[in-house]
Amino acid sequence: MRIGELAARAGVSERSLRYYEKQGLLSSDRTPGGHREYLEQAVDRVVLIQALYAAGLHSRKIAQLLPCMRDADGGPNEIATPRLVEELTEERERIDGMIADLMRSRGVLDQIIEVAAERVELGTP
Amino acid sequence: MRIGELAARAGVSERSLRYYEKQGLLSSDRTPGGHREYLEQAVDRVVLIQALYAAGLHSRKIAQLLPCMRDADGGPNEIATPRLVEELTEERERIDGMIADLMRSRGVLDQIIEVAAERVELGTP
DNA sequence: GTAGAAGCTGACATCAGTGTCAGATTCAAG
DNA sequence: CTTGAATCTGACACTGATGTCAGCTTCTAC
Repeated sequence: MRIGELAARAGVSERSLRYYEKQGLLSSDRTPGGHREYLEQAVDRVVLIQALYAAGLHSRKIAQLLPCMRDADGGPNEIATPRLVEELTEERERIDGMIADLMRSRGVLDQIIEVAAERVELGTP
Repeated sequence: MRIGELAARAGVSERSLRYYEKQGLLSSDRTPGGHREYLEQAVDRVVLIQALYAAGLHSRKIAQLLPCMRDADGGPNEIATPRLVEELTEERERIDGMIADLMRSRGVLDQIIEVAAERVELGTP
């Protein structure tokens, strides 16, 4: 598929896809004319990249870990170095902290919404 | 307490505290000379602000919701308007999405770390 | 009162991913 | 061949919280 379709299916801008490629996160074949051509699996890859970005990982680290992933049909292309494992472990702890923060923030919103809902039920003057 | 102590206790820079104040998220008394003086409860407030920032809320929305929080010793100062409730509900959904993304990313890291750990146990050549 | 630490304001820089625009090229369908 | 949609590259802007620096003032303790 081409970049427009991939962008639509992955819910990302074309701009971002070109950026990912420049960062070495995403590869593409090219038509004779130079247009990018993507495999079906690119959709999942892009969604994953987005999730990793959302988790606060930077391009460089994502580029390092992607080849270490266990593919759907087999093992990883590369095995993470001890150094990378150390870094990823730190990231994992950071992510745990983020999740805790998010749960707390979620609780705050819940409480506010709940209080307002009670008011509505009472028919606030 | 003064800004230096609050910054240290809340784990934030003084720069950020002044920024929060300018955004209307944090208030302070002033000494006759103009130095900021904070109440004990400011520490919790700053930690909360950080959590809300981490959840992707922007200053304006945080400023709107803070007065609607149920205080430790009583109800909220203000009740959220229907409009705000609607916005907060959207934020909550967004946060749920973030948590899902984070869990997924966490799983990816787990898997990579685990594969590498297996290798180490086997004594990779 | 004096020295040094701490605080004040204001301005400019940074980060990294993304938006956007311009101008040129390619693709696909008539 | 032609035409319009899609894609290409490259450059610049933005966002928004935070870092950092300069120059000045205030506080605290001797």
